[in-house]
Amino acid sequence: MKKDDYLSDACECNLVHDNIVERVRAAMPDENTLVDVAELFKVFGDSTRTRILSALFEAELCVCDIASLLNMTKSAVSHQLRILRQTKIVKNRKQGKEVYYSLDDEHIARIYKTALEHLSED
Amino acid sequence: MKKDDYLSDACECNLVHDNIVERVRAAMPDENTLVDVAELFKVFGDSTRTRILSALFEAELCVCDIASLLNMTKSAVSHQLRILRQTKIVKNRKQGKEVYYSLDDEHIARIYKTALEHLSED
DNA sequence: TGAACGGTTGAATAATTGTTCAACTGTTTA
DNA sequence: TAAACAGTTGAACAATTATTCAACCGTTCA
Repeated sequence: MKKDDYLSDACECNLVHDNIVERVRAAMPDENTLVDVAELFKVFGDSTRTRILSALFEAELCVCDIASLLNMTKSAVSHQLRILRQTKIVKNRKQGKEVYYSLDDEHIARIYKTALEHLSED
Repeated sequence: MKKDDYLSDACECNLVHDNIVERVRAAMPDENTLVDVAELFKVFGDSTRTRILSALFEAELCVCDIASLLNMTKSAVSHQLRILRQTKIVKNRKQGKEVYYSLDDEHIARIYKTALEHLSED
Protein backbone atom coordinates (compact mmCIF):
# COMPACT_ATOMS: atom_id res chain seq x y z
CA MET A 1 0.00 0.00 0.00
CA LYS A 2 1.34 3.42 -0.89
CA LYS A 3 2.50 5.38 2.14
CA ASP A 4 2.31 8.81 0.51
CA ASP A 5 -1.37 8.92 -0.24
CA TYR A 6 -2.37 10.73 2.91
CA LEU A 7 -4.14 14.04 2.76
CA SER A 8 -2.86 16.96 4.76
CA ASP A 9 -4.29 17.11 8.26
CA ALA A 10 -5.48 13.57 7.88
CA CYS A 11 -4.77 13.12 11.57
CA GLU A 12 -8.03 14.80 12.60
CA CYS A 13 -6.40 16.11 15.75
CA ASN A 14 -7.04 19.26 17.69
CA LEU A 15 -4.58 18.86 20.50
CA VAL A 16 -1.17 19.03 18.90
CA HIS A 17 1.85 20.40 20.74
CA ASP A 18 2.91 22.53 17.80
CA ASN A 19 6.19 23.86 19.11
CA ILE A 20 7.40 20.42 20.15
CA VAL A 21 6.18 18.83 16.94
CA GLU A 22 8.00 21.40 14.83
CA ARG A 23 11.21 20.89 16.77
CA VAL A 24 10.92 17.12 16.36
CA ARG A 25 10.11 17.42 12.68
CA ALA A 26 13.23 19.50 12.14
CA ALA A 27 15.41 17.03 14.03
CA MET A 28 14.15 13.90 12.28
CA PRO A 29 16.09 12.35 9.39
CA ASP A 30 14.37 12.98 6.10
CA GLU A 31 11.67 10.63 4.92
CA ASN A 32 13.81 8.88 2.31
CA THR A 33 16.42 7.92 4.85
CA LEU A 34 13.79 6.43 7.10
CA VAL A 35 12.30 4.49 4.21
CA ASP A 36 15.78 3.15 3.39
CA VAL A 37 16.32 2.10 6.98
CA ALA A 38 13.00 0.30 6.97
CA GLU A 39 13.86 -1.42 3.68
CA LEU A 40 17.13 -2.68 5.11
CA PHE A 41 15.53 -3.92 8.28
CA LYS A 42 12.82 -5.62 6.25
CA VAL A 43 15.48 -7.76 4.59
CA PHE A 44 16.68 -8.87 8.02
CA GLY A 45 13.10 -9.34 9.17
CA ASP A 46 12.68 -12.89 7.94
CA SER A 47 14.10 -15.89 9.72
CA THR A 48 15.00 -17.73 6.53
CA ARG A 49 17.22 -14.82 5.59
CA THR A 50 18.68 -14.40 9.07
CA ARG A 51 19.53 -18.09 9.00
CA ILE A 52 21.18 -17.75 5.61
CA LEU A 53 23.17 -14.76 6.81
CA SER A 54 24.37 -16.36 10.00
CA ALA A 55 25.49 -19.36 7.94
CA LEU A 56 27.42 -17.10 5.58
CA PHE A 57 29.11 -15.44 8.55
CA GLU A 58 30.90 -18.74 9.02
CA ALA A 59 31.81 -19.75 5.50
CA GLU A 60 31.27 -19.33 1.79
CA LEU A 61 28.59 -21.82 0.78
CA CYS A 62 26.93 -23.12 -2.36
CA VAL A 63 23.16 -23.19 -2.73
CA CYS A 64 22.98 -26.89 -1.94
CA ASP A 65 24.93 -26.36 1.27
CA ILE A 66 22.51 -23.67 2.39
CA ALA A 67 19.46 -25.67 1.37
CA SER A 68 20.77 -28.64 3.32
CA LEU A 69 21.58 -26.50 6.37
CA LEU A 70 18.14 -24.93 6.45
CA ASN A 71 16.34 -28.05 5.32
CA MET A 72 14.63 -26.20 2.50
CA THR A 73 14.37 -26.63 -1.24
CA LYS A 74 16.98 -25.10 -3.51
CA SER A 75 14.24 -23.04 -5.10
CA ALA A 76 13.10 -21.45 -1.87
CA VAL A 77 16.68 -20.68 -0.89
CA SER A 78 17.46 -19.27 -4.31
CA HIS A 79 14.51 -16.89 -4.10
CA GLN A 80 15.75 -15.54 -0.78
CA LEU A 81 19.33 -15.31 -2.06
CA ARG A 82 18.06 -13.17 -4.90
CA ILE A 83 16.68 -10.67 -2.38
CA LEU A 84 19.96 -10.64 -0.49
CA ARG A 85 21.81 -10.18 -3.77
CA GLN A 86 19.61 -7.32 -4.93
CA THR A 87 20.20 -5.48 -1.68
CA LYS A 88 23.95 -6.05 -2.06
CA ILE A 89 24.18 -7.97 1.20
CA VAL A 90 25.62 -11.10 -0.40
CA LYS A 91 27.65 -11.70 -3.52
CA ASN A 92 28.08 -14.85 -5.58
CA ARG A 93 30.76 -16.59 -7.56
CA LYS A 94 30.18 -19.26 -10.15
CA GLN A 95 32.44 -22.29 -10.32
CA GLY A 96 31.41 -25.05 -12.70
CA LYS A 97 27.83 -25.99 -12.00
CA GLU A 98 27.87 -24.50 -8.54
CA VAL A 99 27.25 -20.98 -7.34
CA TYR A 100 29.01 -19.95 -4.16
CA TYR A 101 27.60 -17.24 -1.94
CA SER A 102 29.34 -15.06 0.62
CA LEU A 103 28.75 -11.81 2.46
CA ASP A 104 29.25 -8.73 0.38
CA ASP A 105 28.84 -5.77 2.67
CA GLU A 106 30.94 -5.70 5.85
CA HIS A 107 29.13 -2.54 6.79
CA ILE A 108 25.84 -4.34 6.99
CA ALA A 109 27.38 -7.42 8.51
CA ARG A 110 28.48 -5.25 11.42
CA ILE A 111 24.98 -3.91 11.98
CA TYR A 112 23.56 -7.40 12.00
CA LYS A 113 26.21 -8.79 14.32
CA THR A 114 25.75 -5.89 16.70
CA ALA A 115 22.06 -6.62 16.95
CA LEU A 116 22.68 -10.31 17.45
CA GLU A 117 25.17 -9.68 20.25
CA HIS A 118 22.92 -7.20 22.00
CA LEU A 119 20.04 -9.64 21.87
CA SER A 120 21.94 -12.64 23.14
CA GLU A 121 23.42 -10.58 25.98
CA ASP A 122 20.13 -9.96 27.69
CA MET B 1 3.27 -19.76 6.75
CA LYS B 2 4.85 -22.18 9.17
CA LYS B 3 8.61 -22.39 8.79
CA ASP B 4 9.03 -25.75 10.49
CA ASP B 5 7.01 -27.89 8.15
CA TYR B 6 9.90 -29.02 6.02
CA LEU B 7 10.69 -32.67 5.60
CA SER B 8 14.18 -33.90 6.20
CA ASP B 9 16.35 -33.77 3.11
CA ALA B 10 13.83 -31.52 1.49
CA CYS B 11 16.72 -29.80 -0.23
CA GLU B 12 16.99 -32.52 -2.90
CA CYS B 13 20.71 -31.96 -3.11
CA ASN B 14 23.50 -34.37 -3.91
CA LEU B 15 26.47 -32.08 -3.77
CA VAL B 16 26.72 -30.95 -0.17
CA HIS B 17 30.05 -30.09 1.44
CA ASP B 18 29.28 -32.12 4.53
CA ASN B 19 32.28 -31.22 6.65
CA ILE B 20 31.87 -27.51 6.05
CA VAL B 21 28.12 -27.68 6.55
CA GLU B 22 28.52 -29.47 9.86
CA ARG B 23 31.05 -26.93 11.06
CA VAL B 24 28.76 -24.08 10.07
CA ARG B 25 25.76 -25.72 11.68
CA ALA B 26 27.65 -26.05 14.96
CA ALA B 27 28.76 -22.41 14.86
CA MET B 28 25.36 -20.92 14.07
CA PRO B 29 23.17 -19.45 16.82
CA ASP B 30 20.26 -21.71 17.61
CA GLU B 31 17.08 -21.43 15.58
CA ASN B 32 15.10 -19.62 18.28
CA THR B 33 17.63 -16.85 18.55
CA LEU B 34 17.54 -16.31 14.81
CA VAL B 35 13.76 -16.22 14.82
CA ASP B 36 13.89 -13.63 17.62
CA VAL B 37 16.36 -11.52 15.67
CA ALA B 38 14.10 -11.67 12.64
CA GLU B 39 11.09 -10.70 14.75
CA LEU B 40 12.91 -7.66 16.10
CA PHE B 41 14.07 -6.57 12.67
CA LYS B 42 10.57 -7.04 11.35
CA VAL B 43 9.34 -4.39 13.77
CA PHE B 44 11.90 -1.97 12.40
CA GLY B 45 11.07 -3.05 8.85
CA ASP B 46 8.21 -0.64 8.29
CA SER B 47 8.68 3.02 7.52
CA THR B 48 5.71 4.12 9.58
CA ARG B 49 7.32 2.56 12.61
CA THR B 50 10.81 3.86 11.83
CA ARG B 51 9.29 7.32 11.53
CA ILE B 52 7.52 6.96 14.86
CA LEU B 53 10.73 5.78 16.48
CA SER B 54 12.87 8.55 15.12
CA ALA B 55 10.29 11.03 16.38
CA LEU B 56 10.37 9.49 19.84
CA PHE B 57 14.16 9.75 19.85
CA GLU B 58 13.62 13.49 20.05
CA ALA B 59 10.79 13.83 22.54
CA GLU B 60 7.94 12.22 24.39
CA LEU B 61 4.84 12.69 22.25
CA CYS B 62 1.11 12.08 22.45
CA VAL B 63 -0.74 10.16 19.75
CA CYS B 64 -2.04 13.36 18.17
CA ASP B 65 1.48 14.74 17.93
CA ILE B 66 2.67 11.63 16.15
CA ALA B 67 -0.34 11.51 13.85
CA SER B 68 0.22 15.12 12.94
CA LEU B 69 3.95 14.58 12.36
CA LEU B 70 3.37 11.60 10.08
CA ASN B 71 0.22 12.99 8.53
CA MET B 72 -1.72 9.85 9.35
CA THR B 73 -4.90 9.06 11.21
CA LYS B 74 -4.81 8.49 14.95
CA SER B 75 -6.14 5.00 14.33
CA ALA B 76 -3.34 3.99 12.00
CA VAL B 77 -0.75 5.39 14.40
CA SER B 78 -2.37 3.69 17.36
CA HIS B 79 -2.23 0.32 15.62
CA GLN B 80 1.49 0.72 15.01
CA LEU B 81 2.09 1.95 18.55
CA ARG B 82 0.46 -1.21 19.82
CA ILE B 83 3.04 -3.29 17.97
CA LEU B 84 5.85 -1.17 19.39
CA ARG B 85 4.33 -1.51 22.85
CA GLN B 86 3.95 -5.28 22.61
CA THR B 87 7.59 -5.65 21.65
CA LYS B 88 8.56 -3.42 24.60
CA ILE B 89 10.20 -0.84 22.36
CA VAL B 90 8.02 2.02 23.54
CA LYS B 91 6.15 2.70 26.77
CA ASN B 92 3.19 4.96 27.46
CA ARG B 93 1.93 7.20 30.19
CA LYS B 94 -1.63 8.43 30.54
CA GLN B 95 -2.34 12.01 31.54
CA GLY B 96 -5.92 13.15 31.38
CA LYS B 97 -7.33 12.34 27.98
CA GLU B 98 -3.92 12.05 26.40
CA VAL B 99 -1.51 9.15 26.19
CA TYR B 100 2.16 10.03 25.96
CA TYR B 101 4.61 7.68 24.32
CA SER B 102 8.36 7.43 24.75
CA LEU B 103 11.13 4.94 24.09
CA ASP B 104 11.27 2.07 26.52
CA ASP B 105 14.31 0.04 25.65
CA GLU B 106 17.65 1.87 25.43
CA HIS B 107 19.17 -1.39 24.35
CA ILE B 108 17.11 -1.45 21.22
CA ALA B 109 17.41 2.26 20.70
CA ARG B 110 21.15 1.76 20.42
CA ILE B 111 20.78 -0.93 17.77
CA TYR B 112 18.51 1.27 15.73
CA LYS B 113 20.70 4.36 16.05
CA THR B 114 23.76 2.36 15.08
CA ALA B 115 22.07 1.21 11.92
CA LEU B 116 20.89 4.71 11.11
CA GLU B 117 24.38 6.15 11.55
CA HIS B 118 26.01 3.44 9.46
CA LEU B 119 23.52 4.03 6.69
CA SER B 120 23.82 7.78 6.61
CA GLU B 121 27.62 7.54 6.64
CA ASP B 122 27.89 5.88 3.27
C1' DT C 1 25.27 -35.67 -28.03
C1' DG C 2 22.35 -36.27 -24.31
C1' DA C 3 21.47 -37.31 -19.60
C1' DA C 4 22.20 -35.55 -15.02
C1' DC C 5 22.67 -32.04 -11.94
C1' DG C 6 23.14 -27.18 -9.75
C1' DG C 7 20.75 -23.32 -9.87
C1' DT C 8 17.28 -19.74 -11.46
C1' DT C 9 12.83 -18.03 -12.63
C1' DG C 10 7.72 -16.93 -13.15
C1' DA C 11 3.23 -17.99 -11.89
C1' DA C 12 0.20 -19.59 -8.39
C1' DT C 13 -1.09 -20.00 -3.71
C1' DA C 14 -1.39 -19.11 1.16
C1' DA C 15 -0.24 -16.30 4.83
C1' DT C 16 0.86 -12.05 6.79
C1' DT C 17 0.37 -7.29 7.33
C1' DG C 18 -0.81 -2.04 7.09
C1' DT C 19 -4.57 1.12 6.69
C1' DT C 20 -9.39 2.28 6.82
C1' DC C 21 -13.75 2.48 8.88
C1' DA C 22 -17.01 2.39 12.44
C1' DA C 23 -17.92 1.61 16.99
C1' DC C 24 -16.35 1.96 21.36
C1' DT C 25 -14.02 3.54 26.26
C1' DG C 26 -12.62 6.96 29.34
C1' DT C 27 -11.71 11.73 30.59
C1' DT C 28 -12.74 16.55 30.55
C1' DT C 29 -15.64 20.47 30.66
C1' DA C 30 -19.52 23.31 29.51
C1' DT D 1 -25.44 15.19 32.68
C1' DA D 2 -24.26 15.44 27.97
C1' DA D 3 -21.24 16.85 24.40
C1' DA D 4 -16.57 16.77 22.78
C1' DC D 5 -12.35 14.81 22.27
C1' DA D 6 -8.08 11.49 22.82
C1' DG D 7 -7.26 7.16 22.03
C1' DT D 8 -8.17 2.05 21.25
C1' DT D 9 -10.02 -1.88 18.98
C1' DG D 10 -11.91 -5.46 15.69
C1' DA D 11 -13.34 -6.48 11.21
C1' DA D 12 -12.68 -5.74 6.39
C1' DC D 13 -9.87 -4.82 2.58
C1' DA D 14 -5.79 -4.31 -0.18
C1' DA D 15 -1.14 -5.08 -0.71
C1' DT D 16 2.91 -7.55 0.07
C1' DT D 17 5.46 -11.64 0.57
C1' DA D 18 7.38 -16.57 1.33
C1' DT D 19 7.09 -21.09 -0.45
C1' DT D 20 5.77 -24.43 -3.91
C1' DC D 21 5.70 -26.20 -8.40
C1' DA D 22 7.03 -26.77 -13.00
C1' DA D 23 9.77 -25.31 -16.57
C1' DC D 24 13.90 -23.71 -17.81
C1' DC D 25 19.34 -22.51 -18.51
C1' DG D 26 24.17 -23.74 -18.33
C1' DT D 27 27.81 -26.91 -17.18
C1' DT D 28 29.70 -31.43 -16.71
C1' DC D 29 30.68 -35.94 -18.10
C1' DA D 30 29.52 -40.54 -19.69
